[in-house]
Amino acid sequence: MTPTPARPMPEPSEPSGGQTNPLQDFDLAGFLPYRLAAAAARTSRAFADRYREEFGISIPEWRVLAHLHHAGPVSVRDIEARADMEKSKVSRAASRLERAGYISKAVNDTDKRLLELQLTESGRELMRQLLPVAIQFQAEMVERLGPAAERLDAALGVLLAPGPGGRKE
Amino acid sequence: MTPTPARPMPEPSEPSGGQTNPLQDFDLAGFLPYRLAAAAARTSRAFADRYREEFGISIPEWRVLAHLHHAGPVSVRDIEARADMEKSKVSRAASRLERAGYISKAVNDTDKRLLELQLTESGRELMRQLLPVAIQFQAEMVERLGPAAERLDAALGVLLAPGPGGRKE
DNA sequence: TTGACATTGTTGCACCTGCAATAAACCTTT
DNA sequence: AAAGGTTTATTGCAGGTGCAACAATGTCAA
Repeated sequence: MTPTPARPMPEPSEPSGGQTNPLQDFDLAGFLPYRLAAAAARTSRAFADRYREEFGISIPEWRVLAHLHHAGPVSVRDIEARADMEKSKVSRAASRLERAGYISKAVNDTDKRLLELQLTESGRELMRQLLPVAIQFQAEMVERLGPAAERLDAALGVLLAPGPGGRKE
Repeated sequence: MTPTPARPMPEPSEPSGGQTNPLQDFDLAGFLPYRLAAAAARTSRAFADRYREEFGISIPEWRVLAHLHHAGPVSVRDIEARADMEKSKVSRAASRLERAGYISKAVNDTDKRLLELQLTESGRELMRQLLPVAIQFQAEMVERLGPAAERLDAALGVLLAPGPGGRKE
């Protein structure tokens, strides 16, 4: 396209003869946060495409279902912590799932502020269909990544560890 | 007394005496797509927190600015492809940036369907402040990851490669 | 040239999202 | 027990999002 980039303003404050300027050369395609976000978005979309049309649930709903399947009756706050979602997001996903008949809400006896979210039989049946899809998807992903799969997982472990970037101080 | 722990649904297709059922034991915390999405969300949020308050721009806007800085005058469709965003998202981010005075829109002479988005001087000045923040953030991220940084990048390369999960067939 | 089809960017729409405000329940101190 | 503060879940609101529809422009074969 443009042969000579013109160098419009030869900043006199740069006395060095360095040929590459990291500020000039900055490229989104090599920026780790961008790459991570783009890869995650693609992956989530590809996975969601597997179940959205057939089962009519969204990603937040999937996360709530998966955690309920794993953990039994739990509160909204518990899902908030374990499924990396804002509590309002959890609350709304839970309401949609309840409306659809997949989960039930009950108040905790010993602490009436807490809810006890729980899969209904219909919800368990849904999970019997959803989990194989998820496991299959992960298997394909691991196969595609090859030996990089474990390394990716290890790196994600670092990024997900508490500390810098943790939800709340 | 049979010490068998109930085994609620003895799937007849599983003749083995395996003690763990991957469907029962499924845990979101070990699910690669979830881990990837959560790590990306944390990272993006942490990065956005660095510039949102001070500069008032969002992630889509940052991406548009970064690509314009790197590539010069380009169309919406070009950003759509290179910054992994829906064209409507690009269009709206560009409108906000134009309103804020950071970029200019012009119609391409040879193809009047195309726009030529371009940084204004104000936009270039903004990038002179933003890029060091981005470079610093990435440096901290790489330091935190240690040797896992390169491996993460390689794995992301696999996931971002065209093919399965590519935007459009 | 014309007419059919493709591409580009914007917008209407329904929905989702994060944040702050809120009500209800709980806890602690007096 | 009452007051003041904390925790939990929900909701109002302003704005963002994806998708489909659309108008404008371009392409190409007949």
